[in-house]
Amino acid sequence: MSKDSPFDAAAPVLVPMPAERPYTYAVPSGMRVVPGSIVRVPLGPRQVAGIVWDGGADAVDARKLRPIEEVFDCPPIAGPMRRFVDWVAHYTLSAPGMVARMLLRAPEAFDPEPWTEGIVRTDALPDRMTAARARVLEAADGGLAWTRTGLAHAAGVSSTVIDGLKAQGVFETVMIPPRPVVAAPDPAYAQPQLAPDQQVAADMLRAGVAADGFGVTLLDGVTGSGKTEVYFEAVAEALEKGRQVLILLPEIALTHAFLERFQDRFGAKPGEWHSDLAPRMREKVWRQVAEGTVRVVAGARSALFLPFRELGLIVVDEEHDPAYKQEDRVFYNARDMAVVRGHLGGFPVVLSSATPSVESRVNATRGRYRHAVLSGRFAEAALPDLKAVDMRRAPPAKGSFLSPLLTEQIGATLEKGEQSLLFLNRRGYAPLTLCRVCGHRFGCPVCSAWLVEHRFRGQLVCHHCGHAEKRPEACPECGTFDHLAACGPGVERIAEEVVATFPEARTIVLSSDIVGGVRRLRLELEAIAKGDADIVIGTQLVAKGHNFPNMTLVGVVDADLGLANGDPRAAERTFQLLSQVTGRAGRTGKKSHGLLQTYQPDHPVMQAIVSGNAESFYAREIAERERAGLPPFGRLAGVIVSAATRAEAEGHARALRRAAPEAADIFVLGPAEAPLALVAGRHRFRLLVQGERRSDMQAFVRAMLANGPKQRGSVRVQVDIDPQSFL
DNA sequence: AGCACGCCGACT
DNA sequence: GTCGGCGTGCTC
Repeated sequence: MSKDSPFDAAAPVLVPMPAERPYTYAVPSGMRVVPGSIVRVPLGPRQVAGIVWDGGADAVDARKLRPIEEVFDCPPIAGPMRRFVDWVAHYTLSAPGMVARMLLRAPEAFDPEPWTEGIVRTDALPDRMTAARARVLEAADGGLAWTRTGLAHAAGVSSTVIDGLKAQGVFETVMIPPRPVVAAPDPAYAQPQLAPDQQVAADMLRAGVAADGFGVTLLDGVTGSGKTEVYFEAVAEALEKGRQVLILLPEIALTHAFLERFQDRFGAKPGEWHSDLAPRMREKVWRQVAEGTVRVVAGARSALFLPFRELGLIVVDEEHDPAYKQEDRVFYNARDMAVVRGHLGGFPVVLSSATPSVESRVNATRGRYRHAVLSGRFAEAALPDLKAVDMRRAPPAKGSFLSPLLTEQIGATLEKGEQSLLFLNRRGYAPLTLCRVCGHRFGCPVCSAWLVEHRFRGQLVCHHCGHAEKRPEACPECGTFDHLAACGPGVERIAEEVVATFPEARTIVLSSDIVGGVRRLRLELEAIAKGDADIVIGTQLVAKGHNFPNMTLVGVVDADLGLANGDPRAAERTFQLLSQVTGRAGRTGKKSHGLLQTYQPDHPVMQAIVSGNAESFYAREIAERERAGLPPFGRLAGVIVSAATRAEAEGHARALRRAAPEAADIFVLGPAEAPLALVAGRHRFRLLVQGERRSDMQAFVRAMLANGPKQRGSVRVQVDIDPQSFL
């Protein structure tokens, strides 16, 4: 830069947009920026927040070069976090700018929170004492700063009394710093009583944190074995060392109970982070994490991109949960990225689950992860007595979906004044509607999935893309009236049957399309826990960590659902889901039961669930995957192909097969694996491609992108299988 | 990702 | 005659 330029230097700045590399901006003389500084820069017609990046700035045409407008008064993004952004971008084949965008999603937080004006007592005395003045002086006795209205309220006087005292110099103005969103957690607040096996695991985790280095521990133990208390000890250790902690939860909006458990242990709530957070709170949490005021965050996957300065531990609770996958924009699995974050930050990571993912199990048995197992001997008494109901031998009556045995048990439970849970992972009334006259089936005009009937709403709804239409009375194909047949059950239809059989019972349906959203859902869950329902019929959202103390029967309406969809993880997913659901019963000390309606009672998943022998299931699943070269052994890389039509997407898939030397190992999965990708009329298929190395796979996809500029943006790599192959 | 520019259908 | 659909291209 020439001597008389108004700018001293140029800096690389990562802007929140799909740029492959940082843009170069001029640094006005007198402005100081360092890597990590958050700056305001002009970008096209608008102003955006960007992050000053590492390395030198590109040489850019001086006419294009524009100046940084402002450096925000905000702690710079720390080095490990910047390397994390680069790493995630490289690994997911996303633009670094798009990863940076995830970090900058609290735009108001870059300016410091304002200090508020307060008043504090001086040595001066008022000229005359009155009753009101006396009350004020008494209330303000501690020498602490008050807000004007706050003190008036506390003393029970009008604020003019305060103004009068202030005018006489009895109070003086001071500035009060912003209040922390949560109090500081105290690692010694409530020392837990740990069972011997918990103590062993807790010591192991504590030692990992104390040793101050990267390492992953899989914390593995059945429902009720006390995993949370155990990893809280690791949290305590990290806090004692002055480090920040991140606890990832799959769906924090519904895990209110978790925050309370945390408070019981540490005397304060953790900072919360999820998409439902009010914008004002969002800013505060972001800012206070950056400043180090918030020491512990409990959050959804996006919390991984909070600007921690002194992160010293990540716990991933329910590490197997598919909610950790983000499947839009930047595709990542937060569990895997947490492991990477720990590696880059040089601190330990704890993965916790009663039903670990197969890949984490394999990493543990191979010694890449430490394995802390809770035997759960103390929880065993509470486990429900589980049985498979062979639907071939004991079929339900025609037109119904509950077997006589299950119906009988519901009745018995009802009589005892206890609660039943019927689980069916399918929203709506019926998954398919057809015309009995011409055989016409109602499909989605946008994405070709079947339309699901929602009878309460009188609609046919596509569960992939959200398309909805009114349920017609006549067949659109042959015009016949009143001959449309609902095929198969959804939760609404099960509710219909239950209400017909047990009209006196209080029945409630819980699914994600409940009117009133998350708030209503939370209220309903609390009501159920209090005993305000006899029979609960729900989709998978009832499986997630909610305790229903009077729930003594769990009936799985269709235990086979999810086993037959061609997903290599179908068995594993079903095992995990059924374990969680059946675990909802038996938290009571009372005798409790679980019934699984199945046409495949000999299936390994059913056997494992019924016998409680998870070990045999894992062993079998691992052996089978090893033989088939499936994850986590094949080092599979995934590709999502998207196109406007199904035929076009399949064409892309064929082209990929032709172009890939590993063609024999490419296989196409239906949209079931990535339902969220089926949006806006774009068909997306995930291809799993088995290559020698991930880098080969990436090179292959890059070549595909280079060959067909029309395909840019329609072919992406998603690698989410083997979280340690990259370290 | 935004946002502008730009070219073809139904309407105040 | 305009309003408005989303295809293409650009941002230091």
